[in-house]
This record gives sequence, structure tokens and C-alpha cells, in this order.
Amino acid sequence: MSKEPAAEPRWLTDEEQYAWQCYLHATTLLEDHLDRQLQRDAGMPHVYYGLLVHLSRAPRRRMRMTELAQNMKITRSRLSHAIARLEKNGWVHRENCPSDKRGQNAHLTDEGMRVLEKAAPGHVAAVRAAMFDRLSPEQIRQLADICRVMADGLQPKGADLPWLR
Amino acid sequence: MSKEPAAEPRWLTDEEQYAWQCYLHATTLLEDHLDRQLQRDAGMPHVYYGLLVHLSRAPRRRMRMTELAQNMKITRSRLSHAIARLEKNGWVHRENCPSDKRGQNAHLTDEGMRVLEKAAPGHVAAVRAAMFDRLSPEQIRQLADICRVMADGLQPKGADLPWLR
DNA sequence: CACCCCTTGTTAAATCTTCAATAACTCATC
DNA sequence: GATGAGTTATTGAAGATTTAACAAGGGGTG
Repeated sequence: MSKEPAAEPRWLTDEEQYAWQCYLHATTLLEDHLDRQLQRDAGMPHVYYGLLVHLSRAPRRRMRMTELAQNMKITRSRLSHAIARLEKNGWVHRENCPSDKRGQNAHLTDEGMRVLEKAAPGHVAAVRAAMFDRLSPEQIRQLADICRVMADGLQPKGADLPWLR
Repeated sequence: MSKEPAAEPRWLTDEEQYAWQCYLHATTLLEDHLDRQLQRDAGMPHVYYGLLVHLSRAPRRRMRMTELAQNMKITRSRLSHAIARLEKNGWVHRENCPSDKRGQNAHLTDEGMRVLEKAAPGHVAAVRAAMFDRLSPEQIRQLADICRVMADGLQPKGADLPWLR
């Protein structure tokens, strides 16, 4: 039954193309900018910094690997590599999960906490300078709405389905 | 004069933190999604596809390396590696620039054009499904405005200043 | 218990990106 | 036309990410 290869793809309108170009430029430039800012000031890329932030907010600064990966929207594999690197730096420590012998908890060490606290002000300043100090309060709300819609559409539907491939 | 280390960093408000989280989730998920879609359907990551698109729109399908890098907001180094890979695939061809012996032109080959044309419909569909079919026309305008402001703030001020580090 | 399927987390290899260094060339000035 | 400063593009090495495959444990069913 009807399996034609989409006779006429609906191309983007001029407005959509423009928006798409702006989006790609903004996201690329911002990610690059923050990666460099953090690499310079804290010796790690942006995603790694995000991992420390998440851990610092978790109860007892601990989180299961899978949960952390889900919160950060990255694969478990990527997380494994990242935590391995952060552990080598002494900023995170792995420990076995008591309730599940397969599991691992990532634990933000005191030294990791110090690194985070030292890097945070500069990073917030960079994020502000790039985004929040340039947008109106209304635009910030609009951006949140827009991004929430997009993220919802890209998340696995069932909360427990094979997540991220 | 006044060189204190920013006495009190202005942290993000709750609204700003929420918007930032949404932004990070949406951009991460979308980029991952498109990377996988294109890797699967066209055998290349999203940025490489973008390179082919840009070349296909250039006069005579040719562009100077630096100009292409600037348009794509990536470093020349990254572009060199990427073009080397695309050239190995036979999708792009390098040629010397007639007017500047230092220069190189990247040229989209016929085969590259075919690959692009074959990949385009699926890619547009993915972008639509993730973004444009989920947002209202007004939201699309808002997004473009927001991203333009951010991109402007992250661009080098002088058009000819050492660009992107 | 035995069986099977699912989840958790890691790993190796291939690929991609970043960073710093470099060769080759242009252009302005002397 | 020589000198020197800046531009163009590339390279190798180190670091990061993806992919597929895997070991090991959980948890339900007979």
C-alpha cells in the first residue's frame, strides 16, 4: 500500500530557510564559543562542565550513569568516556551501586566541586553575554517555549523506550 | 583600575535557567538526530552535508576555502579535514585558485551533486518534523530573531578581524 | 532452578574536531 | 626588489564522539 517515495518533498519556504540558517549559525557559534571559554578557563569542554553541574545538584552529588546520560541527552557510551576522563582528572569518582550490581554511581569529588565553583562565574558570564543579556524577557520565554516543543518532539515517546537510539 | 574579579556573579534567574536547560536539550537532541539521520541516509554527518549544500548554491559550485569556512562558522582547519574526507569520497574536488596562488577552491563534483540531491528530501523532512512542522509561523519568526541577535553577538566585530580565534 | 529477554555500563575501532605549528604566498613599505 | 607583517590553507597529534559488539546482572515465567 501507498509506498511512494514522497512525490514532492515540501521544501523550506524562504522564511523557514532564513530561520534555519540563523539557527545553525547561532547554535554553532555559541557552542564553539562556550567550548573554548571552558577549555581555556576550566580545562574541559562544555558538555563535561554540564556533567559536573548535574552531579553537583544531585543528592549526595551522586547519580547513576544512565540517569545522568538521560538528563544530559547523551549516549551512555559518550558518558562512559567522559566520566573516565573526569575521573582521571580526579573530579569525579566511580563507585558501585549498592542496589544493582550492574550499576555505577558517578560521584562529584571535593576537588571536582572546587573546579566547578571556580569555573562557574566565568561561564555564567559567558552565557549571559551571549544570550540572556541580549534577549528581552519575552524573547527568553519565547525561546524556552520553542525549545521545549522541539525537545519534546525529539524525545522518545515512551519514557522507557530505547532512548537515544 | 577596577580589576576586581566580579564581586557577585549575576547568576541565572529561574526563568533563565529553565530556558537554558530547554535550549541545551533541544539543540543537543536535534543535532544528534540530524547527524544520525544523515549518517544513515547519506553517509556523512550534518556539517558535511551543510558543506555540500553551500557549495551547490555557489556560482559554478565553487567556493574559496576561507569563505566556505566563514559561511559555515567553522575553523579553516576543520574545513580542511572535512574537505579532505569529502574529496576522498569523490564528492568534492580541490583546485587551485587562479587569482591567488595560496588559495584553493572547493568544487562540488557531479557525483557530489547527485548524493546531495538524493539526500535532500529526507533531510528536509527530518528538519520539518523536528522543527518547522511543530512551530507556528510566529514562533519561526521569533526563533529567527532570537538566533540572529545571538549570532550577531558572537561574530567577530570587524568583518576582517581574526575570525573564530 | 532454568530459561530467556531486557537493562546497565564498558570497550575497541573508526571517525571527527581541536590546537599548535608550518609552508607558501600577498601586500605594503622601504 | 628586499624586508617583514599578515593571510591562506594544510598537517600531525591529542582529545572527543560514534558505532557496534560485548560482558554481566536483573527479573519474569515455566
